[in-house]
Formats: sequence, structure tokens, C-alpha cells
Amino acid sequence: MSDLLERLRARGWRLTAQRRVIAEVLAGEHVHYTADEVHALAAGRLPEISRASVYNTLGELVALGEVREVTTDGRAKRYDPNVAESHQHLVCSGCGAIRDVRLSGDPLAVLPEEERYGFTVSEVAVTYYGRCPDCAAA
Amino acid sequence: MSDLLERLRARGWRLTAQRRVIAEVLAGEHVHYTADEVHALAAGRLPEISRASVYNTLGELVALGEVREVTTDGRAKRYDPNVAESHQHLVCSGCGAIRDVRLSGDPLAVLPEEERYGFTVSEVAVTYYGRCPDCAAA
DNA sequence: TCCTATATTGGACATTGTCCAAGTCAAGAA
DNA sequence: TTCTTGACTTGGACAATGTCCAATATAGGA
Repeated sequence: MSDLLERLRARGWRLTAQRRVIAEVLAGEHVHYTADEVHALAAGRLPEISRASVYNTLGELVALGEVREVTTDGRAKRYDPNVAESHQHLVCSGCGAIRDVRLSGDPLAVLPEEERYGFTVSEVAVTYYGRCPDCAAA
Repeated sequence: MSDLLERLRARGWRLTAQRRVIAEVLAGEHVHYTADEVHALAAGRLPEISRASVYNTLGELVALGEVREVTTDGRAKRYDPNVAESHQHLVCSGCGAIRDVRLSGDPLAVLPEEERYGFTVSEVAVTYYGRCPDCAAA
């Protein structure tokens, strides 16, 4: 994740303690925390960090294209640091677990021209819902 | 939409003025109102209707499978009365307009077995984003 | 070290949604 | 038709999530 901080500094970002711990929290695979979760985890390392800074920083990371915003339920948005690899999401309707998944085809290809209503279509989000092994067993 | 009310009455629903106006508001094509919009439109016909009744009724309609909940942005949930026809959504990132779209293939088919992590996958939501003709021109 | 534009903070406020106790009413019974 | 009752509605309090702002602090260049 120091890559990320370097890239951001090159773009004129000030490297503050708050931004550093937020970047650390977002490191890893299959990470999809809500803003509140990021705040709680960041506060573990930097107790005085404010909610506002977390929201500000996450918003900036999204604007810079370093993090993706994901909405899997109608609740809080989640933040996905995996932007290098094109992927979609698989969500367990039992426990809420989220996995990154790679599709074998381009979902844009299955939207026929006559169903585009003249729109210029640029993006697509695909979310699969099901039950994870643990929740299926229960 | 009297179809809907009949079906619901057959299931033991009480037919109240509130439920009637909510059902009327939800009639039509490409309807995707938020709870607040439903409340405002319903209040046009029945001024004393409460927010709580709108939330209650929408929740019941969803539970009964008569209306689908749709989340296209991280904001308010929207309610889609078109459950007869399998479809996905196309959203204008300029003005927020939403269209129902029918895909030419099954999106479940492009999720490979090895990307399912042992989940039992039952549903998929596909949302396309782009600019509608009006917003593209502007 | 000093300066200053930029970042952080706490708290007020906004939006969306849930819950509950009290009052109201739809629809079957008589 | 009128009565009865359990389901429905209501207003308002509360919860969850997110935005905004003025005051304060600080990163990093001069």
C-alpha cells in the first residue's frame, strides 16, 4: 500500500497520519469495509481520527480512482481498494460476506443496442447473491 | 393495478384507502420511485397518509414479491412494480433517469464455477450506467 | 525555522429508514 | 344494518448513514 501513498504524494497529496492509517486499513484482498468500519479500524491505530476525515479521505480516493464504491445492499456504501483488476461481487444474503469475482464474459455485451434507449453506456455493476457454505449449512 | 389489489385481497389483505393510492402510484412502465416519492405522490390523492404507512406497505409488497427493491446509487431504495418480466436497469449518471432493460443472455452464466467460492448463487442484479441522450447533449 | 495552503476536527444538520403505543377502521358475524 | 375485533394507520421518537462548516492544526516548501 506504500505504492498507493507514493502515487498520491506524486499527485500533490499531503501525507498525513490520518491518510496513512486509512490506506493501511484498506490494504488486502477481498476488503470491502463501510466508512464506519474503516473509522473503527483506523481508530485502533490513531485513536483521535475523526469520522469527517474518514469520509473526506474515502471520497478523495474514490475521486482519484484509487478505490471503488460498492453498494451491495441498501445500507452503507463499501469501499473496495481492488481497482487494478476488473471484477464484480458475490454477496452472501445470510452473513453479508463479499467476495471479488472475475467473469468469463463482458456483461456490456449482453445489453442489446435496442435496449440502450440512446444512452452512451460506460459502466456496469454486477452483483450476485446467494448463500456461502457456512450459511447454506446452517 | 386492480389486479394487484385483487390478488392481495385474496391473500387476506385489508383493502384500505392508503394501500389503494399506493398501488395506484406504482402503476405504469419504468416506474422506480423512492419511498419519499411514493409518499409525495400518494399524498396528492390522500393528504393525510403517513410516511410509516408508505414504508409498511412497500415493505409488505416486497415481501409478497409484488414489487422489487432496486438500489442504483447509494441513496434511497427504489421500488419497481415490474416483477412479471425479468429485467435489469440502465441508469443515467447525469439526471438519474432509470430504464428497464432486457438482456440477451443470462448473467449467471458468466460467473465461472471456480469463482463461486462454494456459494449457492440464486440471484443477480445488473446495473448499467451511462448518459441519456439529453444529458449527453448537454 | 517560519509560513501558509491544505487537512483535520467536533458538532450541527440532512436524509433515509425503523419502531412503537394509541387510535381508527375494514370486513365478517349476527 | 349494526357490532366487534384484529389488522391497519398515525405521529413522533429514535437510529443509521452521510454532509457541511468554522475553527484549529500541520505538512512540506521557502
